[in-house]
Amino acid sequence: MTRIRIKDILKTEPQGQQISVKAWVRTFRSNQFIALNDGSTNNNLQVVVDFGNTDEGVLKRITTGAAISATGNLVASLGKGQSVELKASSIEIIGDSDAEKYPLQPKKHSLEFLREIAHLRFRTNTFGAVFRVRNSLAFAVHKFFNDKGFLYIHTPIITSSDAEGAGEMFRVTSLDILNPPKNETGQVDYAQDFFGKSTNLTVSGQLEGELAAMAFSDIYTFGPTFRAENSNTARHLAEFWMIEPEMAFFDLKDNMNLAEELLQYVIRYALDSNGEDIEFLSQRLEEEEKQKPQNERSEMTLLNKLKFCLDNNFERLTYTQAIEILRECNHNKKKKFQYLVDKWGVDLQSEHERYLVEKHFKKPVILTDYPKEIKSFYMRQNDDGKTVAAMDILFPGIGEIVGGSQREERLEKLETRMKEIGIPVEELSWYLDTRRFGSCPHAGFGLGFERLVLFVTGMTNIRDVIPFPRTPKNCEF
RNA sequence: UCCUUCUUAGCUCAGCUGGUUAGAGCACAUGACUGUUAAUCAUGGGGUCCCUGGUUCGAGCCCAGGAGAGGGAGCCA
Repeated sequence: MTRIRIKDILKTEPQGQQISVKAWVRTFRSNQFIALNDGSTNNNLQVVVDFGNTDEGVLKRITTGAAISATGNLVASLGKGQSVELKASSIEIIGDSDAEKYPLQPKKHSLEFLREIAHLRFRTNTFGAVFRVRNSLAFAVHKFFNDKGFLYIHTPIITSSDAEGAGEMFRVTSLDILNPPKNETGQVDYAQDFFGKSTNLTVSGQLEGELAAMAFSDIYTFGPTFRAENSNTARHLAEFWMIEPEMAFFDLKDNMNLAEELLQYVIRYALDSNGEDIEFLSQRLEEEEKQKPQNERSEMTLLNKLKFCLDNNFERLTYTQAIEILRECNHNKKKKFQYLVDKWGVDLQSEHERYLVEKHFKKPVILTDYPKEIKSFYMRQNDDGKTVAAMDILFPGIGEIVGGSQREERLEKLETRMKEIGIPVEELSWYLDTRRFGSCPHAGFGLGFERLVLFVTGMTNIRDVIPFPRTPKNCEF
């Protein structure tokens, strides 16, 4: 008999039809009721043991975590917790699970503990919900861009460019690190390395993405990126997934519009297709918040927060306006910021971003037109000579979720800026070719996928929204 | 990398001013249970008190060094 997924079984009208299910045991109560889960939904299927047809030996092997197969009739449940249940005529143990050794117990576990057994945490309610939502969001990203006619471009994972400037890189080499070949000056001779030169893992696909946009007009990348920064926070990973669209003939405003539309689209998609999972996560969060003192609790539930994002436009303002607001706010005047906001040109600290998003506007904020000194070389210089056409989208509880800009398309301005900051122009000659041949205004942004998943699931540590997190001093599994 | 808190049973934690045999709840095992909802009841087993060194008659507790984790900051997505 064909296996039916539990998600589909639970939607079926129970008429005593015979069905077969294969899944894992979550709990076994009263020596009679098995809560079965196959990962297709957060809800379990209740299987009722028929004592006449089940021998004692099999009953003993129905333990938490065991894989079993059950066949029987689907009927309306006599109990209160569920609408349907499977009256099992036969139960078969597919894979035993020694309850004494199985780390997942039918009880609440801390997220920190589950992180240590990341290979098993998929089997919990919380992580089941998180990774189903993650899947929906990933699919929604592709659907959004595909529906708009964007081309999905695969940019390289290994790169020879070390001029992207987005952070420390992981070196890729096949040389013997204990005894590397040296050149005349005593340096490691990368000419003898696999690629004949020094290579690294990519920190961003943007520059390659721009090349493609200069032919296909609208493209996006969605792939892993790597940063060897020694960042120990709940918002950083050494290996994370990034979405980087790049659009020819777009200016900064078009760029912002697209980013906002994308974010709202994927949040709506997740709510529509994984409403139950998000509902579960929302309730989980509410329970957790009850442990906190009143003033630390969030004003909105996760569900309301997500709906609020869909119903309200993101607040847009320039860096200069933000500095004004911060300088004039009572918080600053009462010297409650650790870093006081005094003059134009300083980089915003995360306490300032949080104030703007969580206290002042109470909604997502798009900040634009930053001072050129604190932004990257490729951002388009504004006419004021001081700022660049950059935009950051700040989300409550997350901080920067999107960073983007209109790109500098004028060859001379770009080259001058690169020389000012000390970026080797010759090494990026291939990049500058886009400005030499048929250059045009274009724009793009990077969206940190895990930060998006954080926001939509309401989780607070980024290590809990990627299956196997890579962080400093941690590369398990 | 900096600041800060923590590390005791499988998990979550308690452990007084340094003092005898280190505790609880849950989990697990055994038994009971034919309508349970993280079932319930009874009984039972379970410890490298993170590691190394020191102080002391005596260290889970004090001191030094190290490792790991949480929270905050910087860097960023």
